[in-house]
Amino acid sequence: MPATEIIERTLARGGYRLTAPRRALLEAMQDLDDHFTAEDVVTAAPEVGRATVFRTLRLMQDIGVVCQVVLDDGSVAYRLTSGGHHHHMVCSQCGAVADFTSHDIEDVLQQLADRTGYEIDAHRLEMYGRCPRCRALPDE
Amino acid sequence: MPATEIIERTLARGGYRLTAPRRALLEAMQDLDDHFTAEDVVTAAPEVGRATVFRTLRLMQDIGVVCQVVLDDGSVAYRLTSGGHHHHMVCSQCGAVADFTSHDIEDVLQQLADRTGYEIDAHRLEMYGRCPRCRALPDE
DNA sequence: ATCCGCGATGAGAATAAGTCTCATTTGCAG
DNA sequence: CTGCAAATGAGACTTATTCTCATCGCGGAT
Repeated sequence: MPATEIIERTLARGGYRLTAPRRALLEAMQDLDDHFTAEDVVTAAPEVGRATVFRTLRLMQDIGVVCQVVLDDGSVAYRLTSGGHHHHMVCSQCGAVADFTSHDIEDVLQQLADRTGYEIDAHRLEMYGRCPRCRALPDE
Repeated sequence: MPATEIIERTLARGGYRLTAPRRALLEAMQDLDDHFTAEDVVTAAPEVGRATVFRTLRLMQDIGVVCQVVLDDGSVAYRLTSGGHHHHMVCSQCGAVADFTSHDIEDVLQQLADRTGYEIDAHRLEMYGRCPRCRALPDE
């Protein structure tokens, strides 16, 4: 599944132009780590202007192609996302980010909303810890 | 319960000095909104140096007197906190932040950890929506 | 295929946000 | 009281992000 193609289609469907810089940035992001900062993208795509990187990052968030990951120190990174609502597991050892979803969590949050009288329309959940791979590694 | 006093005691217990700037910053934070940015504190306590504000903000996070709130646009604000682990409800209309805890959530997350093989040692959950107060208000 | 309008872009300046240095001050243990 | 390591402040510095505006080029209309 050529992710780029899917994304390009999403762009087009949103009524956004499919420009060379946007294509270049998409490609750059796919070559980057599983999460990256705005600066990483600026560096990885030197032919694209600084302002355009920030503009494009925001645009891609709006159309749901890129999402934010809040790291455990409170800094925010970006990440290509295949789509819908999800949460993140961030490995505190190797730094890898994994997506996950859970009906149970959504259910509990819904109950919480009902109970407290809030009308929740979005939420954000990040978990920090060691991934199975790192746990299996010989201790430091 | 004079929060300031409690906090000062916490500071002392941690082996940190109770200096005039720290006292001033605590007071400033209490006068601020229910959440505030570093810059807000800098402005609210002009007699305290910029660097000290950032240093103190970090210190207070370390000793658990201040916590971070991730707003829905991904920016991070700070907030005085009475203590332990909790999550946030952020009203998208009035901006107010409320703390909450839920055993159910912790349970579900623990199950998730067990199931996925992750060793979770921290997490962060923020919910965004309208608070009961704002919902009761006449529609715009 | 060609044209044209407006959305998109780039360069670089401007602003915002956070960190660092280091000489000086000051809690507070003894 | 005294000594000293922790804490501070001023302000330069670095890093992050936004803004401006002249120019460009995508893609719908023809």
